[in-house]
Amino acid sequence: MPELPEVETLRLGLKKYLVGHKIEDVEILHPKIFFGDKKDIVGAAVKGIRRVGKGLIIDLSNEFSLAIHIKLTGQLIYQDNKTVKNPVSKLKVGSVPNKFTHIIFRLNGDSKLFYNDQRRFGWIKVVKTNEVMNLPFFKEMGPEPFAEELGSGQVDLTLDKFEEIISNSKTVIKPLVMDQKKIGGIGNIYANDALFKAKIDPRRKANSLSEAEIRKLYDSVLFVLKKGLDSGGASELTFVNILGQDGGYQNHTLVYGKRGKTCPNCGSKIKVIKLAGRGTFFCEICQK
DNA sequence: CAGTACGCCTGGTAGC
DNA sequence: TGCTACCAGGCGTACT
Repeated sequence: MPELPEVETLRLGLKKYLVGHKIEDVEILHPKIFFGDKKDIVGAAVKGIRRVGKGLIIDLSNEFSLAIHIKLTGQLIYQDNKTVKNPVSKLKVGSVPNKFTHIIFRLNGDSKLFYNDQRRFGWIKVVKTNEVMNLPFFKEMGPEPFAEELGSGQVDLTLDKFEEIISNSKTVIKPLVMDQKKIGGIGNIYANDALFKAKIDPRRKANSLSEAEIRKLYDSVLFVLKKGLDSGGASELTFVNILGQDGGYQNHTLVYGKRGKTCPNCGSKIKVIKLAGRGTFFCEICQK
């Protein structure tokens, strides 16, 4: 699932390829994805790209911004005269536009930005720049790993903050780590892998973790997210970068998605359960 | 307030 | 083979 590393990969790509381009037109092929009036953004140029948790904000040269969430299967793909031959590696669709293309931003110089989304859970909203952070999803975002390092402008998830969040919660640890209002950016893949690396049973109550376990979990969260960032994200589903290319983390997962496989640590069979409605992968021998 | 169930959606797959 | 039934899952909403 697109999480912090995947969305950050998109942010870097958009920053490199999209900033400076002028939006000449917007083709809305699926109106349920696009909220707002396209007239507010046509004619404006792309000024900057921000990421808030798993969300993106494209700031324009006028008073508007685009708020974007790609949810499970969204793709943002940029093409111009130089990149146009890059195929999209996922969904066997080969190129864009395709049957999953719902929004096309036509940019100056014959460049385009495509929004594809197989399951159409994602959204793109036109919002005034000075009001974009009032969207509940952004406003309620918890502190984020690497916020300071990446210069995201969000509150940084320090070890102290992490300890406070974990030790003050009676919730089950895995859903807590994935709660965007508590901690921003972590989804199912990285939550599973971080808990495995920290050797903590995902079913534990958060406030039952010792100080040492909390520290270990903190380090593990940063470790797996960093691995994800360095891999250009995880493309286990439909995620591709701005040029339509796969990331690499799906080849490095520790336990996530390893149904029927064995624990990389002890060799026993990975257990799959549901926790708060989400698929949960762990090793009952290694994670206590 | 915290926790849970459901809806959104469709490609993939298990089961017949 | 071809059909049906069910599942995955981030997040908003409704409900307990």
